[in-house]
Amino acid sequence: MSNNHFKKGELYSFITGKASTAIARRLQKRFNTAGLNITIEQWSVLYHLWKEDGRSQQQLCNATFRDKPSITRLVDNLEKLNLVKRVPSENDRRINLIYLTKQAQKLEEETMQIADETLNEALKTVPADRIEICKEVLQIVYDNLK
Amino acid sequence: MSNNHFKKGELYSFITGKASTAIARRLQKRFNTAGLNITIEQWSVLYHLWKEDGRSQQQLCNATFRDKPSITRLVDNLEKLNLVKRVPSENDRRINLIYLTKQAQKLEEETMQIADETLNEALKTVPADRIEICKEVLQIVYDNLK
DNA sequence: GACATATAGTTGTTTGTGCAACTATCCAAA
DNA sequence: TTTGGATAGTTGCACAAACAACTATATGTC
Repeated sequence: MSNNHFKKGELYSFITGKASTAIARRLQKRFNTAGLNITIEQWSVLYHLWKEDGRSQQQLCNATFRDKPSITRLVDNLEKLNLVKRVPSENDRRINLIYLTKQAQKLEEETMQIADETLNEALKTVPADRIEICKEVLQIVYDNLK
Repeated sequence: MSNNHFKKGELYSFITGKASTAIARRLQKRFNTAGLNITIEQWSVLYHLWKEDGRSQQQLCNATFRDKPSITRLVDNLEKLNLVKRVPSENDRRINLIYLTKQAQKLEEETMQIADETLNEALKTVPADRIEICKEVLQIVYDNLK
């Protein structure tokens, strides 16, 4: 049998991403329990801004694998929450540079720890080499289709 | 280093499910190109009904890992498209049994082939044993959190 | 049989996504 | 210098997801 033939019964969960959905839901519940008033999607934007802020919305699109309208609205909501600020670029007036507020800077440590714990919970009992293989496969899938 | 410690830079795509998002988008585009007027989410409900229809909405919730309101609205939209029909159960009047229409039965072969091709495209160049490991890891993640 | 509790499904609200159409700005070639 | 195409971002629309609150029906216990 060829490498690339799946039995039909196994197609489904790959496509729907049951595993990543389960992780995202658990993480969201933990944020809520901790009294953190942000969504996973908002957090995923902050995540990239913590690595380096002052990015354009287009750069956030690429980093988060979302389209421009999605980022527009996520930034809208993050601005409403006083977590980011749009600053027009001096060089190119089409561009908004997105900067973290102090409030958002304070969130990094706590949320990253919760995310870390959630992944450890998800992956407990899974040997490191198998996690590594899984990640590599998912990366190839992404590269094959993006 | 322990099994369960991810480097921070790798957290993100696991949680957001970039790979499954990429597969779902590609599949949606193929459905559109083929002139098939259904969403991936609708298709994922049909997928379980093709295996066996006459299931209750609650059973579809469990099968698709969605909550009740989500299924209510997916079934609403599938009914509008004349792909399924709600039939009240005779035994228990709280329950709707969901049956496929002839139109929906016609969709099975074509959509399953497109899904198959899409997954083959996603997983080409990935050896079967690595796919197997990846699936097992994702299953454990799901079981650890569900 | 009456009542408390559990289960099945619906509805409202907020948030997010994908697509198409739109505005504003930049840049390069004539 | 003007003009045409590319790029950055916004808005409108349809669909979907999570949560809470709700209705209707079933069931177990007294």
